[in-house]
Amino acid sequence: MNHKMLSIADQIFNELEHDILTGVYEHDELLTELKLSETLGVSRTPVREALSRLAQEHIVEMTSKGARVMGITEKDIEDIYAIRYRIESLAAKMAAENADEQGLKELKRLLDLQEFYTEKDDHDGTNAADSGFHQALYALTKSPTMIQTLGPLHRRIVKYRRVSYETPDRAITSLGEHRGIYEAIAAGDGEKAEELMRVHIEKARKSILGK
Amino acid sequence: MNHKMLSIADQIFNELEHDILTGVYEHDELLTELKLSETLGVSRTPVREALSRLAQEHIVEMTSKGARVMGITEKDIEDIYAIRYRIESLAAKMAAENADEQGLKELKRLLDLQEFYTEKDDHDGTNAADSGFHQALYALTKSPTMIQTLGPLHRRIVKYRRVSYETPDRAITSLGEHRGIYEAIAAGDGEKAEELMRVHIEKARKSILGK
DNA sequence: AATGGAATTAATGTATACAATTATACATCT
DNA sequence: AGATGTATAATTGTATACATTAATTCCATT
Repeated sequence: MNHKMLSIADQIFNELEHDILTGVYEHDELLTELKLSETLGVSRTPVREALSRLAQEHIVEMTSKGARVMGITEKDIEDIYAIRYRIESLAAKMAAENADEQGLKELKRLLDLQEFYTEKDDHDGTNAADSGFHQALYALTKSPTMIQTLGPLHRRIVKYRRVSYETPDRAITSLGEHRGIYEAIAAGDGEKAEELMRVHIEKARKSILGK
Repeated sequence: MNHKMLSIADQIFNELEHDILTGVYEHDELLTELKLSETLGVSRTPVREALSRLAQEHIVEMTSKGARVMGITEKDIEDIYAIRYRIESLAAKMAAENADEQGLKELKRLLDLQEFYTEKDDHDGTNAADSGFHQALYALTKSPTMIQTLGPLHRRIVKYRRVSYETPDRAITSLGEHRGIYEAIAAGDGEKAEELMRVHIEKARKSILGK
């Protein structure tokens, strides 16, 4: 087992990133180092490190009044999907070409998990499993560059994807699309995985943006 | 005049990023907070903030022995070019569609600067102007997502691009390619800018990787 | 000489203290 | 009333002190 010990700063970074991207904190909200450190029961130092790393990723913006939560506009979502359309399809192809047995098993596990939550009509569970599926696929590319590039883009829209899963139809079709992608990857068919991913991204985009 | 005051941490981040990506520090070299703070004449705090942000971008890796400088493999370069091929062409199209007068002037200025250095056979100057041209083009897209995504990818290979400019032929053809892209953008011809950028990226890739 | 393990060292991680800057409130002047 | 200046407060930025952990050294034991 590889239980890596995370520093307090790392834990706070993960927690704040999740809370901001899922909407616990809202757009333009000001997070001050002192308040956060008091709430969390730690000193300002690790809080400050977490915030400066969030600022690095443009998730917050440091100001003299506190770290301002950056919102995500509709145009941001459009741009993210335009970029993902072009490179996540490549990632699917690379995954098909480089997949190892263990990674494939993990991808399958997340697919099954998504099916489980979709049948239970659990939107949060479905959304989490969806996120896991994509991140696992990135890992299959064996490309740190791809993982670093797509990971943040995908995480940024988790809140909006969540909303789209309230359309029950979307949850079911998304599951089917994932299944097709998984099978193409498992079969080592890069071309097919690439094309199916293109279709999937375009449908997800339409489901979220409605156009 | 907009002389923005940068914090010490920001300055150190910029300096270290530049020095690592241009090869002042080499692969696997260990940077310790204490030594850096003594060398730079500041406390560990801003040094530490800079390093943790560099780790966030996978430019260094934090270990118990210091911040280890991460190297860039040939495969990393291949992956970066594969991604840029697909989205920097989109960026060129977006730049053509969203360019404003001031941004175009800046792009032209950097093009002229590249010409100046190319004629003088100044590889470092040419490389710097090349980098500036691409970053200015990203800015023209008016898309924070595009800027955030492409910026780091482009900066990562500055050292290797520098080497490719030692082939005088490459410097001249690159200049010509940039000129074509600039003119397509200035003319508002998105399709052409997109196609010319694809060609440019592919040629640059070949020039660096030799295959 | 090889091995094991305590002592030491060197590094990061965290807390606190201090400095500098910016925002706010309030009084004063016109 | 509105502008302006000044004191106060709130917040970030930096330095330093302390805690913890991992590597290294070195000595004792076999």
